Amino acid sequence: MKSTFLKEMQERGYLNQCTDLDKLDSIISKKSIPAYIGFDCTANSLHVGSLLQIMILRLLQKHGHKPIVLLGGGTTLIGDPSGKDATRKVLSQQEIKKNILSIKKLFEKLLNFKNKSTKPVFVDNYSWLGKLNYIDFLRNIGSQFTLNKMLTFDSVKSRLEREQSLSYMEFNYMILQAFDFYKLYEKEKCLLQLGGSDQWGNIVNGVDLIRRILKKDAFGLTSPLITLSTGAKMGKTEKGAVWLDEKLFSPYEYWQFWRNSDDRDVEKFLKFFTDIEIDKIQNLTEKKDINELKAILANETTRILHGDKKSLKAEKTAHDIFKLGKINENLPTINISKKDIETGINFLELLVNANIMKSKGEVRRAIKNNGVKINDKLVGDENKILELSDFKKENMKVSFGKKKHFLFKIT
RNA sequence: GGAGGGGUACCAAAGCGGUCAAAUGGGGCGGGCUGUAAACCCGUUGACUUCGGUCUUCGAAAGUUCGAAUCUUUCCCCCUCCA
Repeated sequence: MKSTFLKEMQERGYLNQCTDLDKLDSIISKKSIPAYIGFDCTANSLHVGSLLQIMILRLLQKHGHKPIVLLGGGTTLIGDPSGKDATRKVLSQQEIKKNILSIKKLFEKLLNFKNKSTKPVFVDNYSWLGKLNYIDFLRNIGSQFTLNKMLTFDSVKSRLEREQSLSYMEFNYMILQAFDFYKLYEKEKCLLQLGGSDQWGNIVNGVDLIRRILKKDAFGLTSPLITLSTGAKMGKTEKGAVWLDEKLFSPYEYWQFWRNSDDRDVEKFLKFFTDIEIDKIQNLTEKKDINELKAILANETTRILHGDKKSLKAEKTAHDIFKLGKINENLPTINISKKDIETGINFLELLVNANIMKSKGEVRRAIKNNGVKINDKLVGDENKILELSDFKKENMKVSFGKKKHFLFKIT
């Protein structure tokens, strides 16, 4: 492979399928191109499931290509049926607009805006999809698609086979995505669409549409679906999704998420989710202990998303807690007033009110199972009333299990 | 359109008048072992509780009964086979 971009894509394991790898290689090894990835705007943040796509955008930049970030304000109104067996709840336009704004902020942290030639372009497909004229669209674009072929796509086929309803609205999703690619080819000279392997069908349709209408070559490239060695889906924890937005998932939690990776996934994750050069990763995996590697993984991933400062802070917090057993100010903190303690606070209620646990029953159970500690001392009494002596100076560390720690502070 | 099967907790799946807050498995959570890993072992897994109990839950509603997840009626939704 001649193109440095594709070469690194391959080395890092980002390459799954390409519509015409050789031809793409010969084009992009000679010149810089714009390439796009589309993102759903169904939530106000992206989660680690989208991180691989973002890493690919970063890689594009690294090798001098221009990323186009398509935030699907139009297509999110319809809902992609790929990989889903039921229709999603339909979001209002207003919600989607809000989501786009906050997702855009994430990209501002993750992509490089300094270099003019590779500065990312943001587009919202609502700007063209919202204006479509139905009759014109059917004549110009709809005529290029045959039902015979559309029915063979997995996203459609699997729904029909399982006799699960697929609305006409959703059925049109792939045409809209194909149209997006066509539009971006025209507007931005975008030759390449990237995406996860579940997007293959949608991407191929775009490539075909461009070939038919414009008689031009465009390319599609997909990345593999990430599976954990345990077989579970990437990015789910006990608390739900691993969000990229720090309001939903703090830098410390994010750091911990990576630090707790399965041994067998660490090398793969270093290649997927850090900027460390491939040969350096090989070097590291040979020389370093697995736990050091996990710390490197956590540091790098957190640095990429939240920056140096917050990453270092998260690392220090983890070190203080796990290595020194110390209280660290960076822990999730809950304030209490001195007066309330003097009046008498029930410990169960405190944990429930602070949203640390869902119900008093849950706390009781945890206490019975030796899972709750105050300043590293087991709590034995489930009806404990908090006392000033539970605090060291004005701090009290409450631990739930070995990994979840909270700081209560007297104000 | 005809015939049959089914909807049970986070998921899968038993129960088929009282002993059912509901077997079992998976998942989750906690403990042990360890390395903040995996595997393994143990405990736990509706809410509230003065720990005596109380309340809500087995697709929805109504009914039979001292008593219903279990029986009856109506409705909604899924699946399989035939046309």
